[in-house]
Amino acid sequence: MTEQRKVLLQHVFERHQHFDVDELIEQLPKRGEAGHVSRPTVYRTLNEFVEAGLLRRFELDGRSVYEHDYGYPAHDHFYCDKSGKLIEFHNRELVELIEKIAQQYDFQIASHRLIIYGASKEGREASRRTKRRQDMI
Amino acid sequence: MTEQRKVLLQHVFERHQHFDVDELIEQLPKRGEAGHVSRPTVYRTLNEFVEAGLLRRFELDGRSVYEHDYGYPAHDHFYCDKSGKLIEFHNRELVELIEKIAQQYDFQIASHRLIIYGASKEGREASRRTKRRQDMI
DNA sequence: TTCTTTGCAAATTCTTTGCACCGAA
DNA sequence: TTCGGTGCAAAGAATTTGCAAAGAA
Repeated sequence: MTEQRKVLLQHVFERHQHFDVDELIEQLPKRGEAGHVSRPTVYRTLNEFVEAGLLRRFELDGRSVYEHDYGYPAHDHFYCDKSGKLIEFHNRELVELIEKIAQQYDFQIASHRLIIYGASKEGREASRRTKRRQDMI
Repeated sequence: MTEQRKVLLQHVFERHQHFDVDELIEQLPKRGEAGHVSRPTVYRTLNEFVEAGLLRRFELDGRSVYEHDYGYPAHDHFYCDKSGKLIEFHNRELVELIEKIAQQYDFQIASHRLIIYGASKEGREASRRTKRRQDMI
């Protein structure tokens, strides 16, 4: 248990929120400051967290995104094209249907990943405001 | 409409099957042969196909995978960890449930992507055989 | 001819690795 | 003291881009 791992554990599990490597490093102390962690160590440690079952990793726009896994209930996401935000939702019925489908195909589920792409209410509203502003120019 | 685009169109839409860039290039004439297409042109053209709505792109293990979009019904996939195979399935009920959930959250769907990870029947059987072989060594 | 596309090489982006040094136990 | 962990720089993998030459219309 090193200083670097303490810092990473703390930042990663402080809040329940998904993040990518750049966002995480952004929040950490900069180079030279106390508690700084180098980029390779961040990557190495996140990989260990994933292996250990603490985090889950998935890809969005070609980069890795991490979210809490250990002790956190399964869920899925909306991805809003307008705001770039990932919105979590929980739905029991969906999980059951996925299990039923897998059974039909004799497929043993390890996990699943569903992302619904489109526009959230907030995204649509923000986009409407932006358009108006553009119209004025 | 260039020679290269003709070659790519032909190879991509000849069969209904998902593929990644390396698999596609593998099938094309090699450098020096007639009908060869350079790697950058493959990337550029696939991007155009995606923009044009002919192909859909998604990420698997950090690389892009393409599948037919235009004129092909929506579907989802199993991804078998044992065999590395992507298996397509169609399920009306799932689409309806996803639409219902999106409505509940006031989210306007553009598309969705579901991948169920685990082991297919074939994958499990292949894996059993492999294990046996290993046991014999 | 004119404008677009191609190929090559080089650049980018994200992530991993080799290796000497440091630090936890 | 002893290993595993860290940081740096460099290597990799996948994809994109600048630019001059080639080609379609």
